[in-house]
Formats: sequence, structure tokens, C-alpha cells
Amino acid sequence: MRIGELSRRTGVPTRLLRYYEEQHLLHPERAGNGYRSYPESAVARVGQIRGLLDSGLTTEMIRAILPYLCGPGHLVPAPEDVPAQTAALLQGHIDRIQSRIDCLARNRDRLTAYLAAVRPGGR
Amino acid sequence: MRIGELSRRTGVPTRLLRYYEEQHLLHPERAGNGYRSYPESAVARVGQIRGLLDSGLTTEMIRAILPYLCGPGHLVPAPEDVPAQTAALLQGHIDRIQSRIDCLARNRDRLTAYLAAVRPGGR
DNA sequence: TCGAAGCCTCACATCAGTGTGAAGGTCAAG
DNA sequence: CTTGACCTTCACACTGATGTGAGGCTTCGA
Repeated sequence: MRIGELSRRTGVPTRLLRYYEEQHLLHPERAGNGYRSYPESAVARVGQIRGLLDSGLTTEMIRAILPYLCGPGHLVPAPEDVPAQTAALLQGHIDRIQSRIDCLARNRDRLTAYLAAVRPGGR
Repeated sequence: MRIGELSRRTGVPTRLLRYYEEQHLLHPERAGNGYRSYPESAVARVGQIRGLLDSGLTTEMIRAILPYLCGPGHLVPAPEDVPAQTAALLQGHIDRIQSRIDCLARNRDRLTAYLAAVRPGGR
């Protein structure tokens, strides 16, 4: 599929699809005329990218974890050639994500508690 | 306390403390000589701000929720003058935060699953 | 064959968060 | 009284994510 259709189906402007490519988050092939050609799976991939970007991750972090995120089951990088160091890096990313979750959950709880304390009495 | 001490105690550069003030996240008083004067509580407040910023929230969103985040117990805005509309806005923020948490948790789980599938077999 | 629509690259603009430095005022300690 | 540490404002610069437009191809349908 070409960039226009991908844009329509994901709701992401073509400008950003090209940007994600520049950031090595997407790797479309090129047709003979130079047009980008995306596989069907790009729709889901763009969804992933948007979700993570909207959740405050940088393209750099997304680039680091994206290869290991392609859905349950088919492990994309062969388990064999995953050096221990890569596993450690990955664990680091997991930890950072967990920290964010903790911080957000903590503050969500505070807001919820505030709301609960106010609403019953509020007009 | 003045800006230098606050910076030292929080590890946040003075530049950013001034920026947060410009963004209406901090409201130090001014001494006679023009120096900013922060209350003791500013240390915790700056911690809050940093955590949320590091978790990917914008200063705009932080500004919106910060008043309701001052710890359990003393509800800062009097519950009486919290109009229903404010409660609705707040609920919207909570929902957005929850979406982020969900997305991050989902992807954390994927990474963890990948790691679990790879590590036992990995060298 | 012509025009419109879609694609290409390039480049400048914006916003948020931050770094850095200049030019100058305040104050305490030597 | 001077020096040095601390404070002030102002301003320019960078990065990351994104908007926008120019100039020029390709492709397709009337």
C-alpha cells in the first residue's frame, strides 16, 4: 500500500509517516517510481508507534523496543542471537516504563481520591 | 528558601525552576530585593512536577491537575466551590492518564513476555 | 493529451522543554 | 571597600515532534 492509503487508514498525516521512517521506525520498500510501499502490517505498526508516542515515549525509546513488540507468538528476532547484553538493555527499558506507570498510577489515585472526596458532597 | 537551595535540594537547575514559574507551576513569593522565596513545600512540589514531566505529561496538563495533587488529606480547593464542570474536566484528565497507563502496561507485558521466552533458552 | 490527484524531496516554522551566557543588582565576609 | 557567591532578567540556541508549503515527478481518468 502507498503512503496515502496508510495515512487514511491510520489517521496519521503522511508527514509523520515519512518522519517515522527517517527515525527508523518504519521501513517501507520503494516501488520502481520511488513511491513508498508499505505492507499490510504497517497499519498495526503505526498504531503501536502512535500509542507509545502519545504515552510519552520518544522515538528513540520506541525504536529500541519496537522489534520486540510485534505481538505474542512469533518472536521476531530469533531467540538464539539475543545476547545477554540486549536482554539487559531491554530490562532497563521495562524498568523505565514501569517507573512511568507507577508515577502515573500514583497520581491517578490521588486525583481519583480527591474527586471521590468532593463529589458526594458537591452539588 | 531561595532558588539556589531549592535547586540543590531537588537537583533541578534554577533555569527550570524559573521556567516552571513562567508556566504557572510554581508561585514563589518575592523578597524585598526581588529574590524568589520558596516555602518548604516547594521541594515536594518540584518532585511532583519532575515525576510527571518525566512521565511524559506536558506542563499544561500538569498545571491542570497539580492543584488536586497536594497529598492525601488536606484537599486544597475547598470542596464547596468545585463546580461540576471542574469535576468533569478532572475526570477527563484521569481518563487520559489511565489510557497511558494501559498502553504502557500492555507494552511492558509484551516486552516481559518476550524476555521470559528468550532468557531461559538464551545463553 | 491534459488536468487532477498522488507521490517525491527539501526546507522553513512552531512549540515544549532545556542549556547557556551576558549584563547587572544584592549581600556577607575578609 | 572590595571580592565572590548568589540573585535578577533577557536572549539566543538546540532537540524532538509536528505543521506547512514550494517545486517537481508519476499516474490515471476524461
